[in-house]
Amino acid sequence: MTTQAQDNGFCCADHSGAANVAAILAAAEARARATGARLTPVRRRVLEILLQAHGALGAYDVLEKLSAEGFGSQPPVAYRALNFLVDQGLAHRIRRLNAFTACAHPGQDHRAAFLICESCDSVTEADAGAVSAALDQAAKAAGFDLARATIEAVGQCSACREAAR
Amino acid sequence: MTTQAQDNGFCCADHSGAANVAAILAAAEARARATGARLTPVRRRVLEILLQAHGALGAYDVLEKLSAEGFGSQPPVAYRALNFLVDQGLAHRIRRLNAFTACAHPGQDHRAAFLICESCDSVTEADAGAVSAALDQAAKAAGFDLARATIEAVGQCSACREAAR
DNA sequence: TTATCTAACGTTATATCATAACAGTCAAGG
DNA sequence: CCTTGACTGTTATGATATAACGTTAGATAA
Ligand SMILES: [Zn+2]
Ligand SMILES: [Zn+2]
Ligand SMILES: [Zn+2]
Ligand SMILES: [Zn+2]
Repeated sequence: MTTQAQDNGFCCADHSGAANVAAILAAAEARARATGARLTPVRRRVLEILLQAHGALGAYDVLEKLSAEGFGSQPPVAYRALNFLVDQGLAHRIRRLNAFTACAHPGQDHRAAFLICESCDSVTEADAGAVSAALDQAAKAAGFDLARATIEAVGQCSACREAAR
Repeated sequence: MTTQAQDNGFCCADHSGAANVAAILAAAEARARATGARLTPVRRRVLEILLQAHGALGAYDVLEKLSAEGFGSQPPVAYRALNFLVDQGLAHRIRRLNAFTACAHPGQDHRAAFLICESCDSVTEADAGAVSAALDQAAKAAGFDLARATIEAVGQCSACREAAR
């Protein structure tokens, strides 16, 4: 199974478009230098792959591309790079899809929710500010000390709904 | 790895306690009869196992118990029963843990959030009414037709926080 | 410069989670 | 009785993820 979103002409997230990819990559590089994190070739390339995917990619999808380009060909190569990007806030893990997607707003401290389209597999990162606040509230009511949360919605994106009409 | 919560004396969710287990099982049975769903021995036993676990169990944890009791010993046996329970609203899948937990409020149409303790692995089902409303709002703003959502928080439960003080 | 240290890389091997496909069982309905 | 369909169990395989270890390359210090 591939988890790549189909590239069917319409774009889903803010990071679509080659120009934006370059800008985000540059910003990631600058931020890495600033924080001391090392955006190595594999890591940088994985981020680029995610940015170009317009959707979430499974670790093995990423690995396949890496392998074809002369990087390592074994799972840890992909998982390490992906986990690094997630730790750095440059990518997100989509648990429902066992997949990863580039962050649409890197650098900003943001709480994200993901809107997963069942028709086209696109994954859109939405601002979860209000959702997160409500969740904080619910956790507080339960006496739970919330560290982080996963918020994933499944349904149909606007483009697919239009197309289905 | 076992995903079973440690049974360390304190209970986490509403369904704790043998009496409550029996009550929920009875209610599940009644509801199954009413809707035509068949709560067969394996399914009933799996629900019971989840109810007694006081936490989320992986499919293979459940399978191990089933197998020891004379039920089938292969993965599909556990996955089928678990998926049935989830479909019936009698259990929930916790994606972050690759695990399942009995629903604390079966029969009610509810949107749930899960509070996962990193210290004791307990999983508490919290009412996600407000969270869900905020998420509906966010989805609507993005033109996304939301079918269902996964809301999982990770942190530390009150009991563990107390114990750590 | 050269020695030393450490983070990152790549590999092998294995663990863990999940489903496809098919045969046997059994109860309900004709 | 016989068909039908839901359920169970099996074999086999696929998909996702990490442990462990040797090697490499970049940084640091003598
Ligand atoms: Zn983001
Ligand atoms: Zn879509
Ligand atoms: Zn529930
Ligand atoms: Zn706890």
